[in-house]
Parts: sequence; structure tokens; C-alpha cells
Amino acid sequence: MNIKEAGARAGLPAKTIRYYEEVGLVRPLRDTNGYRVFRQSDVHKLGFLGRARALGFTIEDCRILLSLYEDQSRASADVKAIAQRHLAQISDKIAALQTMQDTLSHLVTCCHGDARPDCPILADLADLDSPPS
Amino acid sequence: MNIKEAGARAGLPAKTIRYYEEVGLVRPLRDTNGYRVFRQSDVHKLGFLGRARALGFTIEDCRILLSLYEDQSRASADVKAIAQRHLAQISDKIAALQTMQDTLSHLVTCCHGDARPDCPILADLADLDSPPS
DNA sequence: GCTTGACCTTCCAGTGACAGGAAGCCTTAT
DNA sequence: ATAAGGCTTCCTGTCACTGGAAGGTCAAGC
Repeated sequence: MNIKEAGARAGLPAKTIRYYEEVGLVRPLRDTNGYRVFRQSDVHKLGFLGRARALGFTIEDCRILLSLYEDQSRASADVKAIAQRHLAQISDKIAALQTMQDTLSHLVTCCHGDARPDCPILADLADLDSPPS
Repeated sequence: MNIKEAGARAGLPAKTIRYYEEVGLVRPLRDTNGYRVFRQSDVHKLGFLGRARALGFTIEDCRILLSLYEDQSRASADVKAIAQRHLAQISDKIAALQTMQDTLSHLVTCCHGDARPDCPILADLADLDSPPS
């Protein structure tokens, strides 16, 4: 099948699939007219990639996960290690965002938000007198 | 003062300050030798930018926040609106990350992580039989 | 046969907010 | 005089695509 059909089945835009080929994650065949030809196995691989990306794995992690998936003698410990490392990064990001959220929501609560110029948000950014209470 | 000194006081690397000048957030003077010369007001502005960036505001938001800060007749409502919009984006990001975290931590828990090849993480990515339980 | 429209191809540029590094000038100290 | 360090600009790379231009291909309808 052609790229658009493959994309529809795997839930990915054609552009993304071309990119995945460019970085070597999939290797579809080529028709005599130069069109990419996707087999079932290619579509399956694309679905795998789509789900891994949806879980936030980087392209490089996806590459490793795919190779582990195709390696019948893999150790599940290798997969788990990658997932755990990624989970740690997710936790870090969440923590950083929550810190921003806490600070900012406090400031927003303090700002009356009317036509007057007084604004604790700007005051905090300007570092007037002290760090956030 | 020169760029490094200004960076030290504002808590920003020189590279970042040059970038901020490039995008028009600061306009330091120039010495006869071509070196940037930072006034107290420039350092203050850089500190403002550093704190705004630490709260996750984009460069464009920073630009608006700075102009509001310098506009004595601003309405605090304008500042609050920007902050609230940003807060909403932060919430969205946190929610997306937590969804990943939930799914992935469940899978990681299910994976025994030893030398055997059976791996529920890969099975999920491969979409074997069903979506995540 | 011709046209039209929907595909497909490659290649290039842009995204956000910098960071790294090269090549070269300036300043200060020894 | 020279060496070290700071400064300058300019170019490239990051990450994972996305948009768009220019052009080839194909199937359907007239």
C-alpha cells in the first residue's frame, strides 16, 4: 500500500512516516515509479512507533525499543530499564511544571485583575523587595 | 559593565543575553570597542526575563510582560490574562505527562524485568490483542 | 487524447530557546 | 612581546516534526 494508506492505518501523517524512514526507523520497499510500498509488517512497526511516541519516548528510545522488540532473545530487564529511565524524566518534568504552577497560581490569585496597574505578578518578576511569599 | 558581569548579576549566561538582544528584549549600549555595555536597568530587565522564563513564559510572553511592566498605565487584568493562559498550558502539559506516567508506570510494574524475553511493555507497544488494561 | 484532481516524490525552511564552537579583535598583566 | 582571558560575529546543531514549493504519476471522466 502507499504512504497515505499506511498512515491512516497506523494513525500517523505521511510527513511523519517519511521522517521515520529518513532516520532509519522504517524501510518500506519502493515501487518502480518511486512510490514507497508498505507491507503489513511496516504498518505494524509504524503503529508501534506511534504508541511509543505517544508515551513520550524519544526517537532514539524508539529505535532501541524496536530493536529489542525484534530481538527474540531480548531480556525484559533491558526494556524495563529504558521505561524506568523515561519515567524518571517524566517525573522530573512534572515536578518542574508543578513548581511553576504553584508559584504562578499563587501570584494569579493575588492579582486583582482589573484596570489598575498594581500587579503582584509583575512585582514578583521585577523582584521588588523579596522573593515569592 | 560587560556582558559576563551582567550575566553574573542577572543569573544568565552570556550566550542567552546575546540571544535576548538579538530578539530585541534588551538593548544594551555599545562601547567604542564594540563591547556591549549594560546599565543597572538592563541588568534589572535581564533578571525580570530570567524569572519569567523560569516560570515557563515564552519569549513572546516575556516581551509582552516586559512592555506591560514598563507601561505605567497598564491594567493588571492584562497581566493576569497572560498568566492565566500560561497556567492553562501548564495544566495541559502536566495532564498529558501524567497520562503517560500512569500508563507507563502500570506497564513497568507488570514487567518482571529479568533475563526472559516476555515483556508487557513491548506487548503493549506492539498492540498485541488489546489496549492497556 | 486530454484534462483535472489527487496522489506521490524530493528538497528546503522554520519551529523554540538557546548551546557549542570557530575565527578573530581587544585588554590587561607579566 | 606575549599569553590569557574576554569580547565580537557567524554558523551549526538541537528535537521531531510541519509546511510549502516544484515537479512526476495515476485514475477517472469527457
